[in-house]
Amino acid sequence: MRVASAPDFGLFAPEDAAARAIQRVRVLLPLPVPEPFDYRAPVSMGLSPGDHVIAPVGAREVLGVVWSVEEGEDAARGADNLKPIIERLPGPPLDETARRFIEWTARYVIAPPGAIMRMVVRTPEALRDPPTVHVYAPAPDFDGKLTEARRRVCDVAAQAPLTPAELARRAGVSPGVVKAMIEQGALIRLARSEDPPFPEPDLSRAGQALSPAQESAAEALKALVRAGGFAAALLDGVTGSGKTEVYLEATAEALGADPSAQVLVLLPEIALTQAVLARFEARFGVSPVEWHSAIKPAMRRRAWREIAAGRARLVVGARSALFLPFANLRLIVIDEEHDPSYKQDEGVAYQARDLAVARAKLGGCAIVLASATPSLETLVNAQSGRYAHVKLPARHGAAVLPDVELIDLRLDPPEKGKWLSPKLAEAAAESLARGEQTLLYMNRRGYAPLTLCRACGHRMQSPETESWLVEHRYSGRLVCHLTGFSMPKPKACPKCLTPDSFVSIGPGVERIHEEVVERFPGARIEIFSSDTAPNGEAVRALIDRMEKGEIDILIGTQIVAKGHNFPMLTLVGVIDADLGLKGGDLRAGERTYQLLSQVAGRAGRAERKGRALIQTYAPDEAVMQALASMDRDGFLAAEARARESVGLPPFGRLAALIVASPSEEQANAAAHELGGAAPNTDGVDVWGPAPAPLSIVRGRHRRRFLVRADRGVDLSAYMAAWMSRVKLTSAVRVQIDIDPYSFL
DNA sequence: TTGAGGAAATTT
DNA sequence: AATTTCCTCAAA
Repeated sequence: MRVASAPDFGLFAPEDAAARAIQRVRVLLPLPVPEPFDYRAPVSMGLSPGDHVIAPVGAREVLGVVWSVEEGEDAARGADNLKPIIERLPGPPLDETARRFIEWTARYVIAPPGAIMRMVVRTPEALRDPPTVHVYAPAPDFDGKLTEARRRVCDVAAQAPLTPAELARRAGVSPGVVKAMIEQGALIRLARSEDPPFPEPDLSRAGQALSPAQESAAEALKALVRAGGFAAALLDGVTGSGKTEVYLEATAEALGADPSAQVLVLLPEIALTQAVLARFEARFGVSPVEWHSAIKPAMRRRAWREIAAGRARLVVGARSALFLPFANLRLIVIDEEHDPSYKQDEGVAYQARDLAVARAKLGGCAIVLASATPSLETLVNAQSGRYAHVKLPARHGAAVLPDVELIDLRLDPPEKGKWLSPKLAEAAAESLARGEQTLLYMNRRGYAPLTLCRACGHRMQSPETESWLVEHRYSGRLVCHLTGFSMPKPKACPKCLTPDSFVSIGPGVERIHEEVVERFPGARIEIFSSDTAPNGEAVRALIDRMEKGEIDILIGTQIVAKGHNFPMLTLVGVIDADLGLKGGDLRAGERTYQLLSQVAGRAGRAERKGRALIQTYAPDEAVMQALASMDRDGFLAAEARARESVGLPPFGRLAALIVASPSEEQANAAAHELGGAAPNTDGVDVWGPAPAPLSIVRGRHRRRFLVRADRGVDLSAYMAAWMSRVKLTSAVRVQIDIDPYSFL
C-alpha cells in the first residue's frame, strides 16, 4: 500500500514513476458479458495476451484471460478508475490459436465470447503448481544403526519414495517405526506431485501389420500431416475395414513431427470405452489422456494442466475436448464423424465436427474425418475436393455385407397385437434351430409409447412437455423420454377415474421381448437398452454373454448399432424401420440409413453369410430401397439432389431461433416482435413463428423460427443483426442454434 | 414502515 | 454466472 507523499517529494519519489508505469489490460472473463473488461496492472506484472489472471468482478474474484494489453501515457490516462488485476497465475498462457478459436466460435454460434471461455477455462487450481504429497527416501548420509525392521523400510524406500503409511505397510512394520526413522533423520522428505505428467506415447513401437489398402490410406493421411498446415481428409471405409489402425498411423506421424506435437481424437461419447482406449494403448504403450463428462475433477485438473503445458501429447475425448487449451495441436481425428452426438443442442449450441475443422484451419493443422457412413456435409466436401477423399475397401475376412430384404408390412402384416411379421418370425425360428443368434432392433425403450384410457380416450402425457409418457412395464412406471420425468402407472384414469381402463398402444423393446418369449419358449432372450445396461460394466457383461453364445435372441435399441461383432449372429430383424423417419426432420432419412445399415451390418461374417430383414410400411422410400441394395452412395446422391433443390444444408444454411417464456402471452408477444424485426435480406427465408413441437419445456412456452439462407450468406451475421434490433424483457429467453439437428 | 420474494440490472 | 438493486405487495 502506497502512502500519500508530500507534494515536494512527489517529483522525485521513484515509486511514483513506477506507479505511473501501469498497463491497461482487457480481460476475457468466463461470463456471458458482451466484451472483455478493462483492468489496470503494474507493468512489473509483465502481462501479455493469453496470460491467466484473477480479476475482481463485483464482489467476486474471477479467473480470466488477458485479451490485449496497452501501455504508455494513453493507457495510463483514466486507468485510475479501473480495478486492479489481483494476481497473475503461473502456468502456460492460452496461445493465439486458442484465443482466435474462442472469438471465431463466439461469432459463429452467436454467443458472447465469455460463454465460450467458460467452456475452456477450469479452476485456478489447474494453473497453479500441482499439489504435492510428502514421500520419504533413505537418507544417504545416515550412519546410525539399523534394526531388521528399519532395514526393511530402507529397502522399500530405496525402490521408490513413498508416504509413511505406504512404507510401513509394504515393509510390514508398524507406522511407529517409520515415524521414529523420520525423526532421527534416517529418512529424508521429498515432495511428490499428486498430478505428475502423463507418460509419453512410445513412438518407437511398430503398428499392426496393415493390408496394402490400409497401407496406402495411411500413407495418404501421413502425407497430409507431413505437409504441415491445414488439410482435411475424409477417411471413408466400411465397418471392419480397419479405419482405426489407419488413423493411428497418421497420429504416430503427427506425434513424431516434433517433441511437443499434440493429437486430439474425438469420439462419440458412447464410444469412449475401455476397449477403444486399449487399442491406443496397444499402439503407443500408454493410455491416452481421456476427456469426457465422466472424468472426475482431480483428473480434469491434471489433464487440463498437462494439455495446456503441451506435455499431454495424445488426447482422446468427447466433443467438449475440442475446447481444451492445446499448446501445439498438429492433428485432429473425428471418428464416426456422422454421429449425431457431436452436435450439442443445449446451452451454447455447436457442432463439434464443424468447429473442429475451423480449429484446424486457425491452427494450421490436419484433420481426419472417419466414417463408414459419412454425413452428407462431409461427403459433399470430399466430392468437391475441399477434403481429400481417402477410401478404404473392406478387408478380406472381415464382416461382409448381409443379404438385406425388405418386408412390406402392408402385404405381410403381423397378427393383431404382435409386431413380428410371419416372415421374420420364421427366419428367427430357423436361426434358432441352427443354433445361431438373432438380433431384433427396436429403437424404443420401455413397453409401449402410448397409454390410453379405454373409457374416455385420455392420453397419459408428460406434465411439462405434453409428450406421451412411455410405459416401462418392468419398473411399473410411465416415463417421459425427453425430460426424464416419471411417475408410477396409476390404477385409474386421472381424467374419468375409471379403474384399470388403460390400454398400451404400440411397441417398445419390452413388448417385443414379451412377444418373442411367447413365440420361442425355452430360448435365451435378453433386452439390450440403456435401461437393462445402464453403465459400462453392465454393457460389457451383456456383450460378453452374447459373444459366448449365452443369448439366442437379443432385442436391442440403437445401443446395439455400435461396433460389436458377434460371430454367431446371422440374422438381424428391424421391427419398425419407419420409426426414425417420422417427424419430418431434415436428416431423418440420412440418420435412418446410417443407423439401419450399421445394425444390418451386425449380421454375418465371411464364413457365415448374414441376413437382415427390414420391416417397413414404406418399401418404396429411397432409404428403404438403398438399404435393400446397400447402395450408400446412390442414396446419398439422391438425398443430395433433394436437398440441393430446396437449398437445405449442405447446399444452404439453416438456423433455428426459439423464444421461451413462462407466460404464453409473453412468448407470443416476443415472437411477434422478433417476427417484425427480422431483416429483409436477399437469399434469406424466415419461417415462423410457430409453436415449437415441444411447445412447453420446463414450464416455458416456446415459439420457434426457422431461417434458411443461401450458401453465400453469412447466416451468423444475419442472426446477430436480427437480435440487435430487438430488446426483450429478461424473462424471455432466446436460444439460437446455427445448423440445428434437433427440430423439437 | 418493513420485509419478503421476485424481477431486473450490473459486473471493467 | 453470480450478486446486488429495484420493485411490488402485504402486513403491521
